[in-house]
Amino acid sequence: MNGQSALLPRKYTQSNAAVQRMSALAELSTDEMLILHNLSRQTRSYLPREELWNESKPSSPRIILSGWACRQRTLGDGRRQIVSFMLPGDPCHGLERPTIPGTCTVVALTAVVLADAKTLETAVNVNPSLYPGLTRAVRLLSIYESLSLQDQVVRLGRQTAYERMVHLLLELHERLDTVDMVINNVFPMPLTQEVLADALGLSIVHVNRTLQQIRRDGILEVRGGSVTILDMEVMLALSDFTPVSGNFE
Amino acid sequence: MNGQSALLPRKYTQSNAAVQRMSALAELSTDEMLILHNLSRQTRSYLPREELWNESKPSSPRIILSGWACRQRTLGDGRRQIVSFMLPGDPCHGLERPTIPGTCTVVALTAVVLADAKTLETAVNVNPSLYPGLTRAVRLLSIYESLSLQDQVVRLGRQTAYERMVHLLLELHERLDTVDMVINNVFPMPLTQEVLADALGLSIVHVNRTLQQIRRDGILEVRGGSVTILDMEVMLALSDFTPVSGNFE
DNA sequence: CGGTCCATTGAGCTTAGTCAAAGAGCGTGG
DNA sequence: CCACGCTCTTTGACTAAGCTCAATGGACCG
Repeated sequence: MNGQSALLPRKYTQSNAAVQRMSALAELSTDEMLILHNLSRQTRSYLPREELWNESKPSSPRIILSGWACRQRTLGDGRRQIVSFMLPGDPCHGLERPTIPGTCTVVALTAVVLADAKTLETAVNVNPSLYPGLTRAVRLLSIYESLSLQDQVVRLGRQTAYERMVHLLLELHERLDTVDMVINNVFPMPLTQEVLADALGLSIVHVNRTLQQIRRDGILEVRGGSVTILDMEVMLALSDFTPVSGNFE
Repeated sequence: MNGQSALLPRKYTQSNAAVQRMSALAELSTDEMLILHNLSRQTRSYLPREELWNESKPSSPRIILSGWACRQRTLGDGRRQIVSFMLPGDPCHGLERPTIPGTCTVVALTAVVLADAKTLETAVNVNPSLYPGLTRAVRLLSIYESLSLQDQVVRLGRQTAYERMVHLLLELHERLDTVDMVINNVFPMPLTQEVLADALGLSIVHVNRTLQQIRRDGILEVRGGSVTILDMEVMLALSDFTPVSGNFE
């Protein structure tokens, strides 16, 4: 992505998800790359279902280095709604976007490794002009998050179960692609049908039947923890998915 | 709200919605109040249904001084989803929150007056420490917007038509209250049932029947362009609404 | 081998959507 | 002043997408 990375000492050239995500969003200097590489130095691991953050637990910002998480809210009677998914390279909380209170919690969906992003936050906030690449990347991350939330609203409000499922899978495909987790149109799918149901506003049973229908239609396969896109054209058309337009300012 | 406002020349003491909104969010100095008052000097009016902004029309940030607007997205076959409502005192686009591309447009739901918020944006971005009150207020505006979007997702994903309607009306009540547009639990309701339907992910007919049921249950009245809250307790309980906790940091 | 978690299937039901038509309110122009 | 045209609301009858309940099957693991 960036010729300058060739200048880095070898020990830093094994990139983490944050490096991949950010350097796909903006040109980064050697200094900036180093800050991201060093995220891997202060990490903590979590188990599936473990809570990564909640409103009453303020902490320094975190970035997901590996694993999947979600932001969710639970109603009084136990109904759960997943507001958004967080993938490797995504900020978990507190980066640029101010800490959001409310009744949301962030929960691990798989095993997760978080990095402390304090130094990144400081770099971007204290002297943005010193780190133009990181500043831009963080700004773009925030934009992507907003767009993804808008997509979620449209899915839930105006799409059928079938459309919602295809649309969400396309979004995951696009996001995983930016951190090189899509190979030959195959990407990992660690979400259970229950999680998909709570994200798409459907019942588990209906998620199951919808997936079967999609499979039968031959536009994708869901099997053994991974998804294979078989007919991207059809998927785009019938779900009204709008890919993010590469680079914008 | 702020003793210093007594020091302002009389011509500035007639406050606009931006002054009310912001000064409810943070203590503002005389200078800061002046910036907000002066928003009223450069305005433009729009008619209902007029487009206030879209992605291909970048412009300086705007604030709504009067009228209601919404951010919406339209699917290929014409289905529309309203993502969020924008009320007097709300930023219309481009303030703090970076300009969001994608397929969203901002549309006037009533007659609307927008103010150019360039000076405000400059004040907050160029020298935040000079305008701590405005900086904090703008940050909080952004937080509220995020919370409101989360609410929208939960409504659409996991609530019944009845709950959605009550929940949305409570949100509008709360937001209008911050700009003194609620008097004795009565507030203006310029939204048609079609608009409510597109916001709540329902059909017009079902919105109509839901409103009738709510009326019959005696928890609120919707009549002649205004809403009267009759039983706040019941509304809060059965819609799972969480009021924003006054002040937080 | 039993337990646990997840996926799958069937049957019946409910919420909400669709279609179609009729009122109600309002501004405008004859 | 009334009639019209427009937009918005209301009603009825029917339909359908998606939900609930309940049971079964499959994979993995101690």
